Amino acid sequence: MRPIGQAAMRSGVNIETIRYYEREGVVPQPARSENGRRLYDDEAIARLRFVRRCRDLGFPLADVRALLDLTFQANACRQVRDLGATHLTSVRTKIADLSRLEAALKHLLARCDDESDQCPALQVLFAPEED
Amino acid sequence: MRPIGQAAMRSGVNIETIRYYEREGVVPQPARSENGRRLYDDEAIARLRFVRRCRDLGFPLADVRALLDLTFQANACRQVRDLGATHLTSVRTKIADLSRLEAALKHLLARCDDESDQCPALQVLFAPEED
DNA sequence: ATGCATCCTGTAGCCGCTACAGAAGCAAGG
DNA sequence: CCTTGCTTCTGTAGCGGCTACAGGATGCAT
Repeated sequence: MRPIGQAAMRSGVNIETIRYYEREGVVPQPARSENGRRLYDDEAIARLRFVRRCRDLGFPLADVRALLDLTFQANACRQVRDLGATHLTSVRTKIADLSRLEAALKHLLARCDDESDQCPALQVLFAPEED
Repeated sequence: MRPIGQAAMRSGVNIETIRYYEREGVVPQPARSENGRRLYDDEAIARLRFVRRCRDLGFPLADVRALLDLTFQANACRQVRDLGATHLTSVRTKIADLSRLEAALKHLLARCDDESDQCPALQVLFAPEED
């Protein structure tokens, strides 16, 4: 049974974030010492590590909660796959959005040379609608 | 001089968002009618459109403020380019991060078949450190 | 007169943390 | 014994960029 600092080190989750996860019900209330300090066993630390990895993969906390619940059910794999696939789609959508954005930005900056007094990029941004 | 609803339509910025931008000092306080209602002229609407386009390009509000300030200065183009280039870098970083994330997620889900009772993905997420 | 749209201010919520303030407790060193 | 410094505790506020109310006052058309 380790105090929160050690749990943080072993799980890779920030101390403040651990307490936040507890408030949000992502992880259960841990045991407490006589003095009211949190105490984590290996299982609790494994849970925190699990949450960190899910977050590293970009899963929102709601999904992480769901994944943790699934851990203790049979036939979880299908639901895990569904959650993962949905998330994968949203990641790909974000990449596509950012790629479009990158292209637009590149296009805008291509007009920019420091010679002209009136910056062409600013002019484009200020132009009336053309859609 | 148009009321906020029309300004919203013409600029493509939500009414609530316009008021938010005003509170945040991104756009100046507009004129007011006798009854205290906001009134926008074409220039004010052009500003709002400018902000919207910058936001569409992913610039943070602080950058938008800076870009608006630059609009009324000579030799703005260099600074515009710098701001844009920095932002472009951060967009590319995000794309790279998300691409790594996509790969990791794909890799994880590849292990997932709905046959096994113990979901392999969950097992990976729960595994002890291996770094 | 009635009803609906528009506008106003002010505040709270979203997400996922992060950063305090202010207090309590413990251990080691002088 | 006292100080210093580390860790922990609770509670609250802030970040970014909105969005969504509540609760009220107008404006305009029928």
